[in-house]
Amino acid sequence: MELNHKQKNALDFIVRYLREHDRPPTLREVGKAIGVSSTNGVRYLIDALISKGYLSRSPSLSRGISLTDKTMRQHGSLRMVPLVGRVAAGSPLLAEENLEGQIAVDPTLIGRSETFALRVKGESMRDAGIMDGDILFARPQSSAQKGDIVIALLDNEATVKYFRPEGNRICLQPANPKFAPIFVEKKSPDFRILGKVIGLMRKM
Amino acid sequence: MELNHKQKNALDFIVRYLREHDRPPTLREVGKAIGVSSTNGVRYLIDALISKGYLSRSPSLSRGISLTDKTMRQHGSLRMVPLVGRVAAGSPLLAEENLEGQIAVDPTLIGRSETFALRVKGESMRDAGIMDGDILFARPQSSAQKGDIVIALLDNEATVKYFRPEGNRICLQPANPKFAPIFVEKKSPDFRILGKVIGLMRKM
DNA sequence: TAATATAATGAACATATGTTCAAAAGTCAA
DNA sequence: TTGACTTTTGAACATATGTTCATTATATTA
Repeated sequence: MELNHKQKNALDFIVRYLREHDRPPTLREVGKAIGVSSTNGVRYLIDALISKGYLSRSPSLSRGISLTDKTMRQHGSLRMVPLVGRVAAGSPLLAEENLEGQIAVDPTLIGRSETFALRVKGESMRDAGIMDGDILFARPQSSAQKGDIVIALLDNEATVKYFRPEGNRICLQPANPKFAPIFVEKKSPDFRILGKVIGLMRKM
Repeated sequence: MELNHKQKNALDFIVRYLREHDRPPTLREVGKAIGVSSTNGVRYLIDALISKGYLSRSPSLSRGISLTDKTMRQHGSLRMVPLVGRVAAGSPLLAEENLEGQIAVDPTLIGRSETFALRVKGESMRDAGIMDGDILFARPQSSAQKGDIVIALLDNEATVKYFRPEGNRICLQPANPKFAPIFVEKKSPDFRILGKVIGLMRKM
């Protein structure tokens, strides 16, 4: 009942393909992945996996392979009970400007406070581990402490920077030597702090 | 941008079919389910759903329909992901002794695929925007593609690195010039790939 | 009403994909 | 080595499935 190397390989590929595509592979795709040139070779292999209880098949159906309970258990189907509850509605201000949808987040990430999310554009905070395309979570507030990473509205553009007050002006400092700091008057009407960054999420 | 009754019907069916079969339906199956007799009628309908951002398609591919993030968000709920702590030697990755807790995650971030989470230790992937203390989400798999960021078990220690196979050894490459790459024999018993990194979360 | 856009049909087509078969190649025990 | 068994190949085949097109029906609007 043991699987040999090639069978294990094939099963691995099928499981992985399913996860990545939400769709089973074809015989030819399996063959290509594990180095078997004829569809019949693959068929043979898969028949073995079926008879050993790792797979099942709907005959004549395209992409008809499916995983058995046994396989799902071994590869640990961890789909758990969904947690019901709403998390962190965006602030109305940003909801209007930048509405991309709602994102659910674990409360351990952002606590109980009101929160909004923003997608990062550009590389200016790279050295703080904030990359282009990342999603930031921020707590809305109109002031900040020295050293906070803030989301600021500057000339109708949201920007993410370190917050460094200096006398009666403010230095918005990037975390990337290729970018220059921005200085604004504290009382400038074109400048406003929207919130303080408290978390980050990235899809890779 | 609203969906009419028939479109909503079709979308519902596709989501349901996917959930029940782990495989997208064919055009003919959709047509039969919603009462459209020609495949082209279904195609028309699905094109509408695609242009409205609910579905996507891999052209010419059998069962090539897939759900967009938007649709997953609407139809999916929060998912719980196990947080893996220290991985004990020999024990399966997701054995209870290895688990530190559960994290709720938006399906947008990790899709429907099986996922585990791991807390990052150290600075070795700094230049990839992966910082000390970050939580990584990974898809469990025992092999990987060149260039993937993987979580690997090396001498009973979980480590995060770029995966670069070179002949019969593997280079585990940090994203930080201060760290040296690690080389391991492909068949080394002390080495094992645990999964591929697909997302990241940071609390600040 | 006419005109225009939207939906759906039916049939033909192209190709993606599973199935089958005979033969070759490899494996393993007697 | 022989012989039985397993595994793979290659090619032909059948069918499942996406694509295209001309046409008709249905709604919407000027």
